[in-house]
Amino acid sequence: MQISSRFTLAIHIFACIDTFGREHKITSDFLAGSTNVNPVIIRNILGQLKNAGLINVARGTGGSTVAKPLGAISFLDIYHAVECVEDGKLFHFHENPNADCPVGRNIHHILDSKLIRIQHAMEKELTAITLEDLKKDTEKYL
Amino acid sequence: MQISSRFTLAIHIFACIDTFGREHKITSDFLAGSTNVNPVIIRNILGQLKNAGLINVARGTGGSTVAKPLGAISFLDIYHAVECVEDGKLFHFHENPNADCPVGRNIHHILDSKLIRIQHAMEKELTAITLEDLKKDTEKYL
DNA sequence: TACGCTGTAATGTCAATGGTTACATGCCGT
DNA sequence: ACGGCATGTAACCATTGACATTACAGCGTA
Repeated sequence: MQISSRFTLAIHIFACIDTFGREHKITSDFLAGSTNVNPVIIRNILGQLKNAGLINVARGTGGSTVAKPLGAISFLDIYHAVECVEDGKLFHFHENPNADCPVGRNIHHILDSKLIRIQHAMEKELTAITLEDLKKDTEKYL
Repeated sequence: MQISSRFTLAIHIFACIDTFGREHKITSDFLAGSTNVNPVIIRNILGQLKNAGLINVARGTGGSTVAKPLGAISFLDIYHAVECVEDGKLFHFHENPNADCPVGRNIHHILDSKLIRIQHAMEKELTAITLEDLKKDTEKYL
């Protein structure tokens, strides 16, 4: 399975806020236009980003703004805000390995630390990239 | 979304082959017993591992064996064998960003290299762990 | 108060996972 | 060469998550 497009959508949203936020009001319809995704999907993602404290969304008047300095928001923050996996675990384990089998009884002891190592490697790289980096590259291509 | 349990199942399978292969014949039913997963699911995974050249499966007589030295099989090999994602991409991108929008038109230029960087970090760690490591830790817990 | 936008519920479609039954095919021992 | 055991698949089902879509209540400002 792949990581859901909500993650790339969220980043797209930040790129839009940063690029157009000064001229346009960033509404869910505006973002739906840029991403070519349904406005309700956008609103749900905006809600997740808001709950994570990454953006402010104005009720009534409308429009979204970034809640922190760009350098203080990493891709991992966005990933966690948007990817709702139980326990934040990247790997899905088969549920009931047989406790009567020596391997089944110990498979978690054997594997868990290795899986966490892999997940950490990915999260470390997610942490290393911030919206500040995104902004620089966005300006480069515009 | 999480990475499917086929990955942890595949590793469980290798642990069983390695641990019991000398005494028992490793059939799909045997593995179904240890993993507590349906035999047909196991057979499908065995088929994927076989197609990747990682194991041999004996038709008729039954039983599975490892096809290479343990040190020559990495977690990444298993991951690729078992996780059938198009292009092997970890991140799912929203399909049709609006080409009329400066951000929508360039979002791939901006993001793709970053996403690949993250994926590579994970794959590097997957490569670093081999079945030889698995064997050592399995013996430690048995 | 009217308008524009957000928040959210309800519903639908689609794809992937995992389970289950069934059966043809292939190998071996007797 | 036949019977038995195991694999390889097909077919079908239930469940889940993603994403789309419609609808509408709630909020804030002009």
